[in-house]
Amino acid sequence: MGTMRTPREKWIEEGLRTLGAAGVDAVRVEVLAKTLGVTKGGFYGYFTDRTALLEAMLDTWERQSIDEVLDQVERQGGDARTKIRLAGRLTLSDRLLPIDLAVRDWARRDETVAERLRRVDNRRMDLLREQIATFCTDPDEVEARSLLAFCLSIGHHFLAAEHAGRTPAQVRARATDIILNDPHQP
Amino acid sequence: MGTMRTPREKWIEEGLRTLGAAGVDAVRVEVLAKTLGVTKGGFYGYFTDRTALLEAMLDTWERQSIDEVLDQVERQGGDARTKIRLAGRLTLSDRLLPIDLAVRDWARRDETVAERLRRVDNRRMDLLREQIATFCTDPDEVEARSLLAFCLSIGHHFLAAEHAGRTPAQVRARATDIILNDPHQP
DNA sequence: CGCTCGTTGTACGGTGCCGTATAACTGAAA
DNA sequence: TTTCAGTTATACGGCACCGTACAACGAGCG
Repeated sequence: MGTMRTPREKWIEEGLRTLGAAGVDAVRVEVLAKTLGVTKGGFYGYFTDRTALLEAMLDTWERQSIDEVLDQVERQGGDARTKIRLAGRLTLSDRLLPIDLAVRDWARRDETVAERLRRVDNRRMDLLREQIATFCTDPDEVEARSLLAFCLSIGHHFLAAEHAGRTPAQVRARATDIILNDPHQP
Repeated sequence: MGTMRTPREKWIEEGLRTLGAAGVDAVRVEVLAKTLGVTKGGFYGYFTDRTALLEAMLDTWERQSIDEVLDQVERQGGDARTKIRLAGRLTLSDRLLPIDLAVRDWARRDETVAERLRRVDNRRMDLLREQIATFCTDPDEVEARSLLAFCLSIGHHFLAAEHAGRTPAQVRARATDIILNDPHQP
């Protein structure tokens, strides 16, 4: 029996890499083949067509995005604010962040991708809500602060502006303080 | 002398439309020609190649993004919080918003685009800083709140999650209140 | 009315990618 | 070793798009 020389997962992995680096439209099977050092010969044994690869890529991305983050947050423990800060950093691991941003752009043009993204974002928001609720009782305020935390962790990657003598990390830290500290209680 | 039947601006306009709708990679001169109801015959009279069109698109986008927003904010007046809320809504006019998001994605892969985006974002952050400084004295806090305002206005378009019985607008309004109210003063 | 010059249509060669077909290879089982 | 099944290379036809060359057209001037 023949051996799997460049298995299905390799194609998905490389597909996700170039998705993150250059967007969906850059995920081309002949290009992937070249960077994998083979021809597209074997590709169509695993996938019926390019679309099937994209689906498979989204499958593994969705699983990884949810599991990796929740697992690590669970494992480390700590108080609510620590968990939130960690989750913010995790969603955005060097490997997953570019893919995350690319998927967000992709979702604007493809409803099925948008639905997957919705699932992932709902999980992340659940985590934020749960933790923020431990020190903030007003449900509306919990929701608003969760939204801010989320937008900050996503949005700061899109802001290209400078901060006059401060590092982005400094400003972000201060912004995080505003979200997590002194919630206005009735 | 022949008349300009589909002038340079038409190509740029249509280019920006499809940029917003489908991303840079979808801006193809033959496709643009078809949606304009002509062939690409005339295109190469205005632009040396596709890249020149992309440059021109960025030129007009950059100008419009800065001018349109600042003009309208200037013209309406009102207090600081009103101006900030308006600016947030403007950056995001139905026409400009999709283009803005597409440019943000594009900028991740092209440093010259990133530089243009930096100029635009700096202008917007200047506006936010200036207004927030009218009711918040600590410069670090002004910077942090400006960042939050910016991230909220950009980020909420990327959040796909739902808000359990609340509308996105409600949650966003509450989040805006947190950013703009009760700044912690020394 | 015909000329003229800028605009547009048409035609072309080149390239990159798709998906199919089929032959060549390779490791494991018989 | 031979066989066999799965994997990969090669070759193909097709399509979409690029950029070029040139012919066709048509508004305004002489």
